[in-house]
Amino acid sequence: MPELPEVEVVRRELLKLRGGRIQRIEANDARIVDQRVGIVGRRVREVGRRGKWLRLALDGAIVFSHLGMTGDWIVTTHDAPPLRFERVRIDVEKRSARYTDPRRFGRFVTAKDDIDAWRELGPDPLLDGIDEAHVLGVMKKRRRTVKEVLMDQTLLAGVGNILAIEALFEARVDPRRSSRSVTKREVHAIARALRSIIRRTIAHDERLVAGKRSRSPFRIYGRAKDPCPRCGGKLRQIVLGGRGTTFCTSCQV
DNA sequence: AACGGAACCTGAAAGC
DNA sequence: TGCTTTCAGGTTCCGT
Repeated sequence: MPELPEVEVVRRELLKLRGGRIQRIEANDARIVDQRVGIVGRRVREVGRRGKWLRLALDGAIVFSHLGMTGDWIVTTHDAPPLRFERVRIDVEKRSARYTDPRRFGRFVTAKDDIDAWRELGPDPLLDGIDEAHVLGVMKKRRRTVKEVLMDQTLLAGVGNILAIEALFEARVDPRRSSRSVTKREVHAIARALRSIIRRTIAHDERLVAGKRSRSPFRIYGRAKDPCPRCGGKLRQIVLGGRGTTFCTSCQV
């Protein structure tokens, strides 16, 4: 499920908890849950996000949630039966938030202060914008492929496999290239593509959540067997940094 | 330090 | 049809 756009849509769902006082928390899965402080009785003040992390600021405590690959939050009512793969439940006065996560790669942490994973995140493209000069500087220093560097959460928080694939396609940059070889002009094209894809993907996910039909904003992800939608050339599927990667062999240079 | 690969989990889809 | 394999939008650990 989750890269920046999906997590942002989940954040908007969790806004329904804002102002509520936590009456009860249920969390059985030790692989996901790390409860360092109690949260019952505290009020939800803010529902934030940075990259792929969600952050609920309470009175005197903070709740962090990372959705892993398959995590999701749904806000429903107290009497709703447990959902399939429900791992965590938080009840406030009139609502009940349920965290589902089939693969259990997600994380849920209650803490007094910001946790390391949160503090180590780089700027969020949606909240902070993209500092192209900074991105270029980091690209020049690293020894990995441009796609791997783009997915580094300390460079830009929230860029995952699909966003990287789609942004590089849009910018016509071959994902296998060394990050050092990327030019200022290309960083500009990548940044521009990221902003556009993030915006379109959030809009798409919101339509889906609202039960409306919406065409996928992804042009090549998951379509390695189709011809390139831009030049008609051949798309190819490879592995980079352990992640499946789709690109066009003729128009991504 | 850096890199590839495996591990953590489970379900859905594709392959045979 | 049904069994087997592959793949999945993330992160972390481990050995070289």
